[in-house]
Amino acid sequence: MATYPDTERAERFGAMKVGEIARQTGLTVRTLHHYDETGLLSPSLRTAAGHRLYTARDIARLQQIRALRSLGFGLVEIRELIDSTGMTLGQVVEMQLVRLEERIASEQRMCVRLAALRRLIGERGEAPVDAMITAIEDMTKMENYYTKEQLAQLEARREQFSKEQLDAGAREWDELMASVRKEMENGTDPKSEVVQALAKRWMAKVRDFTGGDPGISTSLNRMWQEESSIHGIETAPVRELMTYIQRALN
Amino acid sequence: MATYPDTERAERFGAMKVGEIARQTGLTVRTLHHYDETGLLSPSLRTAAGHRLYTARDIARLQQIRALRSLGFGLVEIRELIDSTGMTLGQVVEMQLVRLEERIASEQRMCVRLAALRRLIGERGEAPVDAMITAIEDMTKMENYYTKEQLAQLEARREQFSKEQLDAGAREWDELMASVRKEMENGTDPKSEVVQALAKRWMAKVRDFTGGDPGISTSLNRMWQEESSIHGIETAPVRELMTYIQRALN
DNA sequence: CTTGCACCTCACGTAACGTGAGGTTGTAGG
DNA sequence: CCTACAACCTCACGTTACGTGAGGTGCAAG
Repeated sequence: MATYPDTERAERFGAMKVGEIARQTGLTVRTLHHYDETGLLSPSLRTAAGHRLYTARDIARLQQIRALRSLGFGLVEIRELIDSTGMTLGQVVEMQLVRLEERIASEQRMCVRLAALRRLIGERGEAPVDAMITAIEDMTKMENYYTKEQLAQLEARREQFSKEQLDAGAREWDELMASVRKEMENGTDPKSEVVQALAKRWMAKVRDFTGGDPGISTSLNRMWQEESSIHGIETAPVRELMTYIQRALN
Repeated sequence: MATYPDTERAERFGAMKVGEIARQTGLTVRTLHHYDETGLLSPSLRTAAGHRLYTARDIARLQQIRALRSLGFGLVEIRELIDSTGMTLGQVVEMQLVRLEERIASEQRMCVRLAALRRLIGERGEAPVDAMITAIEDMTKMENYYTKEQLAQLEARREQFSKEQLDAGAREWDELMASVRKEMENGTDPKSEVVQALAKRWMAKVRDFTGGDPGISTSLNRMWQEESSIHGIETAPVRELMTYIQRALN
């Protein structure tokens, strides 16, 4: 903090002013002021007018700071590391790695969802926001029930089908569920031929969707049991249908 | 914002208080207060005492907010999207994807550097911080000159060698550079047999390090030409040696 | 003497809440 | 009726790493 009366002499020492440092490092002047304010890096000299003069030693410290910043450390951590109070570099590196890997994983999940959403928008055109939102919710729910291998498998199967086929499939489900509901509400015996036929069609369509994978099938089941709505559909009434079909299969 | 005099009637509407919402969504009460403060989600009802009452419509909006948050959007963007002023979902999704991918890339570079640093610490033990810092700086510089394929290649080659071999290699370099410097300062003719032998050894060691890859070799050259220090060594004096060797090879 | 650039010191703004402080409401039990 | 105690309320400051002026000084050139 010593002031230096003779600017010329100080600069011949190799000391540099803040603007020069900024140019050379690519940092902003404000950033250097900030490091000074917080005591992370206070230039050891000042001119009589109060201008900051960074000595070679200061610049070396700044390099350390930049290096540690490029690893994602916070200013406080950096200060503790350089002044070596607190933890050792090894411990801190380990922590930072864990933190970073978690963040990256979370951001990659975001990316996957965003990409899926982009595909949806591409297929269906610019739909109203809230329709897309329920799609996002579905995706988030799915991630809770399927492993990522299962999701990849489902994705691969979906690629096999055209938009028309998918729409047709959805209409068939609507019709099938309506039929089952009618029989159930009429109190038709689950053992009757009509219901048996419906149950067979039901199971066939489930196999169709799951690709015959029993793991996916159970995940799908758990999701319908535990979520209160899927794809904007209330699950409770559908669960009734599912138990009715279950009775028919026994 | 209408207040509702009769709490009972309001709650029979299915309206819920803030704590209940927090429990069901996993958000904190403070977060809901915050959404209210900023106008992102203001509950449509209040009890006479001023307690927030969230209606089904409010809850639906909250779901949308949560869905968009899970994609990494900011609260302002979310508000504009839901109230559909500003850009369409498609445009915003595209932007967000780009932003996220950039961040992930940057964080992955951090991860690579951190992992390299961890390995260094593992090999050399808990060295003083500033020694490690120069290593970090080296890594950052290398990234500017080598493509990531080249870096992977260098990494793979290094795994082949033991710590002892690497140290021996470094000592050989020191000795070789000292010898070359001596001849150069003595003004020995580059065409003389002594210098020719040294030049051969030099090139052999370069091939050793680069694995004979000419791409890596030129990258290495560029780095030594353009950086002022590498691995804590001033490059300027070494550059003299390099031009001397170059003359010997012609 | 003025122009203009680099420097200085406040000091508020940012994003999305966390964390009390200090006071009211609602409800179950004595 | 009184008392806990949980749940609610409204300020209001703290966090991270600077960005962005505002208003004033230092210094070399014309």
